[in-house]
Amino acid sequence: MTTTGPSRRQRSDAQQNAIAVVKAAKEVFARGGVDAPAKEITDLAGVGVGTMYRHFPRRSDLVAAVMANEIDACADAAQALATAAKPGEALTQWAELYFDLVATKRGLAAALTSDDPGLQEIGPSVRDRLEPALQSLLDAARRTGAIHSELEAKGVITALALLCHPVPDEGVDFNRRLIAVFLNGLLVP
Amino acid sequence: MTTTGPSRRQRSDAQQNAIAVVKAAKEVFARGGVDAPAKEITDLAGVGVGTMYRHFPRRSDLVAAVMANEIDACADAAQALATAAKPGEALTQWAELYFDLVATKRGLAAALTSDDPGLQEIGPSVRDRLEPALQSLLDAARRTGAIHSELEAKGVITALALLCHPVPDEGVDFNRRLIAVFLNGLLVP
DNA sequence: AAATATACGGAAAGGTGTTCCGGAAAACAA
DNA sequence: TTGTTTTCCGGAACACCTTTCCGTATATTT
Repeated sequence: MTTTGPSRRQRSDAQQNAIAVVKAAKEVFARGGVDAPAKEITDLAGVGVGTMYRHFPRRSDLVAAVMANEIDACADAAQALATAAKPGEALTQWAELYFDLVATKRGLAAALTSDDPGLQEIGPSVRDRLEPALQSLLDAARRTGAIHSELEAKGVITALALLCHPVPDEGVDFNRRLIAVFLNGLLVP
Repeated sequence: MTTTGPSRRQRSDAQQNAIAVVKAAKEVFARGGVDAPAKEITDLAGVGVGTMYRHFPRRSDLVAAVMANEIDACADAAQALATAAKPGEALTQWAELYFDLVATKRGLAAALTSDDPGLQEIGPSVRDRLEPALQSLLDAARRTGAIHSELEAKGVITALALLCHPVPDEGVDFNRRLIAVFLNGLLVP
């Protein structure tokens, strides 16, 4: 049996490479979706495929890394909105933020709702971060009677992610309208 | 240049094989989604892969063949509902039919909204069949003031298809609730 | 400078979708 | 029935990706 081996701090080139891969992935994902060939990412990052898989064994790890910053910002925004605006409006505004996060990046909506084994992790991990924030918005809205439905945060966040899927021959405004109808159904007029 | 060659009627074994492939695909799609390996379908059908690709060059051709009957039935049902029920209810009832068609078949919702080149055809082809029927329901509902939104048939049918996507760890009732909220937003209370 | 853990690159292995073609079989003609 | 023509079949071959693996290179530590 081995105890935790002689630990040494991570090599600096490894750190640089990880950053380069995330940056390249961000660009490639935006263009070609999260199913883009690995080689496209590694070529752009200037590393070998092995390097990518060492840092991000599953595709979901890479997707999560790409989104981490924006997810955090979105969660924080929810907290801010919870106290700043009227509950009903806060919800609408937050939905718009979430929409900007998901719908404007080709393939990201698909990643969030995929049942592909390599991506299954990411939906839940994103929700773990965002659900509590959204739930507090929902609770506040429900207390003031602004909410009609029984739906919990998971339902809302799932519906939004689904309605963000790119639709052939349509721009993001199409999705925006779908979401508007959904929110309309959620909030009491 | 060649004129249309000496035409002869299709061989009977070819017809049988095509039918066998569709039948097998129906079963495999229901289990494993529309991205199931081709070999799984051909093995079940008892034919070689070449046979399948000859009859159905793109995956979407096969999916369309599998669904053709049910799509027709769903479109006809819309026509019937248009005259039978109150416009608002007719819409809700038709949505339930569409839901049964799409949500209960794993992966079919994904096929309808995929941007995979091999599947792009099927969303439109289904919509071409279903949109006119739904549009007449929408128009009727709008005439009686039961409809709130500006959304056209394409928007409604797209939203329904999206909200039918299987959600990990949740059953179809989860999707049903999402759709209920959407319809609630579509119809004036 | 030497020693050692860490990380790299890309070749190899494994899998799946799609094409292709020699041979088999059905349809037709006589 | 027998021969000829056309269609169609099966699965090997090809192409493209993902993922693993390991000999080599390099950063870090002593």
